[in-house]
Amino acid sequence: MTARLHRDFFGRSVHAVAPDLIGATLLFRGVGGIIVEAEAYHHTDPAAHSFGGETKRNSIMFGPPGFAYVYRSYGIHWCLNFVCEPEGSASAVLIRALEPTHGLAAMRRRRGLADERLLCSGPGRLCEALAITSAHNGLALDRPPFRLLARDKDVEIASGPRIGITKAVELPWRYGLKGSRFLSKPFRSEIANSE
DNA sequence: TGCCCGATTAACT
DNA sequence: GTTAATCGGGCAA
Repeated sequence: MTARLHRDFFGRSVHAVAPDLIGATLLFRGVGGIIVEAEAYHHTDPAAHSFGGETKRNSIMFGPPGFAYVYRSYGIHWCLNFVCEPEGSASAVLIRALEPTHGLAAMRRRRGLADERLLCSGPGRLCEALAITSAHNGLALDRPPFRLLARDKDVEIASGPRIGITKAVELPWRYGLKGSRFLSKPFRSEIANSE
């Protein structure tokens, strides 16, 4: 039996939570899969939305851990984060990619795509596949429509620089399932291994 | 108020 | 490799 993830899990450092989420299962209304990629954003980090203080958009980040922070990216996509650390830390983990396991037909329909590998391989893509929008900003992660299950076996985790940011680009706060074909991009170590 | 930019993606050349 | 799509935050005026 797989353990559900509760508030205690998220109340820890983003650098503990992000790697521990790799291999966990994320479902939204029964649709989703295994988390294979996540990034840590700490409030002291210039790349974090909370770095400049609380605003209407990021206010969920300043609340208690274990809730969803959803924001619009580039005016087009939605991105899903899990609020972490003790309340007020304003730190979160961005969910960047899933290996689809549940509700493949629904995901294909929403994405207009047949290629399983591209259904959830990116923060905007997985929100489209799971139909997550700003309407779900602030929802608790340990209650429906969310369902989060801890991984039940050991996994090999890769880490490296985060993607798509212009500040603090050198920090290796991206974590992923080593060798997964569902990553939004391979990790550097994997590129080296494949050559 | 106006302007620039971004934790992105897909469709181009 | 480049670029358009598209919107809210942040900052200058």
